[in-house]
Amino acid sequence: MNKKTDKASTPQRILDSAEALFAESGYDGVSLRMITKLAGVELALPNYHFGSKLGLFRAVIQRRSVILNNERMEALNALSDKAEIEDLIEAFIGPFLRRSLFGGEGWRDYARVVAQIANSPRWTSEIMSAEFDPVAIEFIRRIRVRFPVAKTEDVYWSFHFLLGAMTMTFAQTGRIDLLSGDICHGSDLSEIHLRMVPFLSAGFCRLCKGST
Amino acid sequence: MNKKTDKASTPQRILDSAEALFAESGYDGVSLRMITKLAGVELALPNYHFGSKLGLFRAVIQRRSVILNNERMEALNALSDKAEIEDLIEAFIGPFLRRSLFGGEGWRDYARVVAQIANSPRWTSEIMSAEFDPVAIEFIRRIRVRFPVAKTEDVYWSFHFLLGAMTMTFAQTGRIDLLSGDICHGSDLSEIHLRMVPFLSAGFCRLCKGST
DNA sequence: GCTATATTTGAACGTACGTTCAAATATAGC
DNA sequence: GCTATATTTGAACGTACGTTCAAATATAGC
Repeated sequence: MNKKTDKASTPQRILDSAEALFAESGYDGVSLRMITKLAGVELALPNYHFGSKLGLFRAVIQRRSVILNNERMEALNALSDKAEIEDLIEAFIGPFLRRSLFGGEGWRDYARVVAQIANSPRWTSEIMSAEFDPVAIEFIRRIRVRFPVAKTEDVYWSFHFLLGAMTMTFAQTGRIDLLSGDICHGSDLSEIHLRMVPFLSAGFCRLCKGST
Repeated sequence: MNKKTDKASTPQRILDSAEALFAESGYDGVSLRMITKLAGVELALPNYHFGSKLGLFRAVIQRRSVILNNERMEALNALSDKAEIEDLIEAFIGPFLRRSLFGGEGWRDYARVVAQIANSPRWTSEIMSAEFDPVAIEFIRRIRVRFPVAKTEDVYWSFHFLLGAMTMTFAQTGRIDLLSGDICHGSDLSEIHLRMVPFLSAGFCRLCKGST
């Protein structure tokens, strides 16, 4: 299909443009006219290839969530039952963070889209739960193996706080840059990764080790 | 002006309706027609009282941010320089969390609006930084007093993770309810409060105590 | 190379959007 | 109670939206 390798296929071009624009302005802040203009294709083509604007949005999410969830599940499965909490957290957040850092603009924009829908009630069950709950459930199961005496609620709430820290990182709003006077950079995910795993591990230990 | 106490003034009614709808669908997902219909006022009135749709949005944010920031700043100022990290975090997140829990629908919806704009690059400097950075700066200053040997970057990144956990809590998407099979409830902020302060305190201690 | 199918084109569909406006009405100050 | 101002009404403005469609073109299978 891609005989001419200098140009991606129409569906790919549409997905790429939609991803970039959704990352900046959200689902309702972007029109099909903006997307097709950026992609350099006719207005009717998103509806032809994806059925509707909503279908395009779902396709943008699913294109990378499939890849991502495989990586994250493998990372979790690669760990023994005696793995430390740091390793578990690393397996859960690492693949996503690395993709955002080294995966190019597409992956970075994808993470920003996910951050926005993760905080919007509108997409919770339809997209967030549908796409990302399977890995979350496995992660929580492994946490409970690691902390057998932890109360169920403490595990879920710890996971909730982890999710928040992760989401804020993906959002890449530049607020931390502004606030710190450019001492910290939201785009420097290696700096983040270095600190996120210890920070969250300490939180999990405090809440789930059973010393409550 | 409010001679008839059974009904709020037109600007108030518009702000209330806008707040509720923005919480559900975001700025671009809500039209002035939806807002005025819910408020029971004419279409032209938001523009008369607030200049434009954007002016209305800013008014929605500022109405409660002023109240909130006073409470949070007072809570921080009430603490001595020897206050524990738990007290500092409590002062920063407590007022907001309590308003969301006991402040009625308006405050709950407000927190959901803030959660959405906190993860959108579009509103970062214009709204988030402008409204909420002063308190953040004071909080960070107090953290550095408490942890004098902490590296500057570690303090900012810890704050960033705190912000993420707080934001995800405000968002009230219901994902944790779904994921936990209704064991945890995102609307039960007393359950959250009980766990959020210890979780985040442990994170700050791990990162900022200087044992790096 | 013919033929059935997939894709692209360009234009139009009806609807909803934020904003503006003059006229009507309500309010406040004296 | 009159008068200046503030607010509300109801309609219309021009523009952009997602979607649909028939016709044109490109592609794939034989």
